[in-house]
Amino acid sequence: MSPRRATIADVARRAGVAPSTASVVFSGKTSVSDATRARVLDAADQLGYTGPDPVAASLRTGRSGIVGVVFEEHLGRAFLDPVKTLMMDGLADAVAPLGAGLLLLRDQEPAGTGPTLTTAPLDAAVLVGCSGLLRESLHAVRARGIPVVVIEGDAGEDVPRIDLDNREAQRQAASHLRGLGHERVATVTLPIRAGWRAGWVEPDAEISVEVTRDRLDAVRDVYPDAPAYAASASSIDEGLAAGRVLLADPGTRPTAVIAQSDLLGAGVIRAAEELGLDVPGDVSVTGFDGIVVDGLAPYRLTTLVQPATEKGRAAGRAVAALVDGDDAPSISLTSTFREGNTTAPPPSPASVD
Amino acid sequence: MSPRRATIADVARRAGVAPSTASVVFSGKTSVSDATRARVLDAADQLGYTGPDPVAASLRTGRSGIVGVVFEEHLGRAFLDPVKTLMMDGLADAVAPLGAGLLLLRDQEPAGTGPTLTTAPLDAAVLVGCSGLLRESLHAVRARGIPVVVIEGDAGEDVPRIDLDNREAQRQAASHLRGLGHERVATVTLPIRAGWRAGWVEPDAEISVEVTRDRLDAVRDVYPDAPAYAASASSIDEGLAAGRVLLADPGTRPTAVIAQSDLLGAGVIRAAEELGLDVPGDVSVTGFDGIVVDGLAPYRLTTLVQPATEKGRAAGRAVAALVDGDDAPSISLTSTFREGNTTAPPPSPASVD
DNA sequence: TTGTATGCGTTATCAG
DNA sequence: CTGATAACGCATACAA
Repeated sequence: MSPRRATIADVARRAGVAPSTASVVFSGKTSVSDATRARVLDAADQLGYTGPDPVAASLRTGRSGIVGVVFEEHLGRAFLDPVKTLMMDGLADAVAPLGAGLLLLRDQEPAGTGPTLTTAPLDAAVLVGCSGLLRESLHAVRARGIPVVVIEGDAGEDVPRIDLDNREAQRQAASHLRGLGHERVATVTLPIRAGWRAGWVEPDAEISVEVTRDRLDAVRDVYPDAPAYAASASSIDEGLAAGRVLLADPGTRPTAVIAQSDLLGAGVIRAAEELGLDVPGDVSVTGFDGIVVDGLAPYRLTTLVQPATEKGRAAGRAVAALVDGDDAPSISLTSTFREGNTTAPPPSPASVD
Repeated sequence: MSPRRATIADVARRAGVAPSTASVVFSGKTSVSDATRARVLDAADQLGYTGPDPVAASLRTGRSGIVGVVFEEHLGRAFLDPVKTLMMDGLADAVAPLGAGLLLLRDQEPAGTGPTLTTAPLDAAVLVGCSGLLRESLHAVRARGIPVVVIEGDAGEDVPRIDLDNREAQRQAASHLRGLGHERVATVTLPIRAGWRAGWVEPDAEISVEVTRDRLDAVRDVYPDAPAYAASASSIDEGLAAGRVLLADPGTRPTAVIAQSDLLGAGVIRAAEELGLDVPGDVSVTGFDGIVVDGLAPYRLTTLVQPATEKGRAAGRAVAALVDGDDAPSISLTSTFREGNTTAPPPSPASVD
């Protein structure tokens, strides 16, 4: 089509100024007389010049304006999780002042050709996830000397982390149930490791997902013998399946179920409904996250509200600091307990009183 | 920290070869003797050189390996929509062979500082959305001479589009209901314009969202007088609200509701349940999208299955073609009708027969 | 198979 | 406030 795209040199020539002057007009780093500014802008207009080439500018300034966000999973899966979605929102907000955008990256690119951590022009990277899979990504990034922040991940070393007080928070839910008088409590957990398929968590099971382990430990702090069933994902359908298993047998049925996510909790409620059980009359249910579960009304889950958006924002701020050469502290965010209408004292077992 | 990052020149020097040779070792564009390759790799290793600087390489090759994806809305909102999520998956797949990653961009950056369309190093852009808001983005991109593809958008001009056969598809659902004998049918639509708040769609209302208009027209093709209620978003809760309005009055209650998305349809079903109505005994419900609605089981919506992932893939392929200098055709994808268990003949009004 | 030379489009620096 | 100059780090055409 066009013979060649105009460059800032062309613009300068046409405006009768030096390239450096034209450059300054666009960057605004130095003041320019109104007259020359107008001439330059005019020339740019005539040439169809829309501004400095980002790549060339990056090469010169050393900044690309791009922050990579690395997920362990298929992108589609990641965004199915409302918490991650909110986190992305916060992240987008926080890196905007930096003038940066978010580049979506997957941890393990389908072999061969890929964009990725090693070949993308990154100013910084945010690793999102929990298991140790990120190890490799972490290494790649650090080798390149790119600042990195980890959200809820076991990064070890001196990488700034953004974390949640999972154990303390989850313990509040458990304590709340104990305060109500519950004795028989079960828990539905998030996956205990990558590739996990739903099932009971054996006492000696190895739990490689930190979030899962922390929240489970919290439940055990209060109810040492609570049976745990791990779902294969955080979704209503998975919670429903787990709920069926947990609530099916009237003999062993718990009077309360602690779910590690609101979606799982919503599923457990559905399971209870299905079995003709009243929530919270027959069985109490707690969640975790504090998201709005679409379609769950009129139930309002008793849950731990985690600052999901703030998580992203904190990560974004940390990234911004690192990019500016400052160092960023690790941060632990706290969740707050919110009582809804899905928890109540357990049904009195024998007496109708 | 480090005095200065090693460059390929440093590596070459240390390996005792020319920079171009070292370059070739990393790009693999030409064969190199095993001996020199080893020497170069070795030198790189010692120097902590992790590969060519992406930015410098981009400047030279003219490719950044980045495809921008532009949303009209807040990122969080966009990813709440399962269809968009799937689309992103397809897109990610299709641009991977190109060696490209996806950069998230918002249509209207909160004024002032921002990343954006004009300042990001882009090989191509994909515009996602329906209203005319994208006009500005479109202009910015084209001015830069960047290839662009529009998904379900009114791009006009000669921009390749990826579209859906909304009207034909939706008509199938309407015809299906007519075939079952339904006479009184209402429809719940997606928003009719940006910023719309739920409410009835007046006959003369201006509908600026193309998808909404097409699907509504299709319903009107079959049921010219069908009342239409437009939701403010595609979600179960919005569908529930709409369903309550539509189904509340037994006198005017439709025997079937055509929802413009599966989420809305799911909400209508909930509304029916709430009112003690049987689906599909008392009221039939159809959706659109063919996604898995978390928590809707045992209902399986009668719906139009749209190739959401394929939509993204097609866009990705189009982008790839454009980047390679070929031209890409506009494409219209077709949705397929799928009968679930939420539609049945209308209840016989008077007779028990 | 390897080396040489050149320019991709900018912007920081510093002198005028 | 403006202009000259020198990199930024690399990939390619071409010659050897």
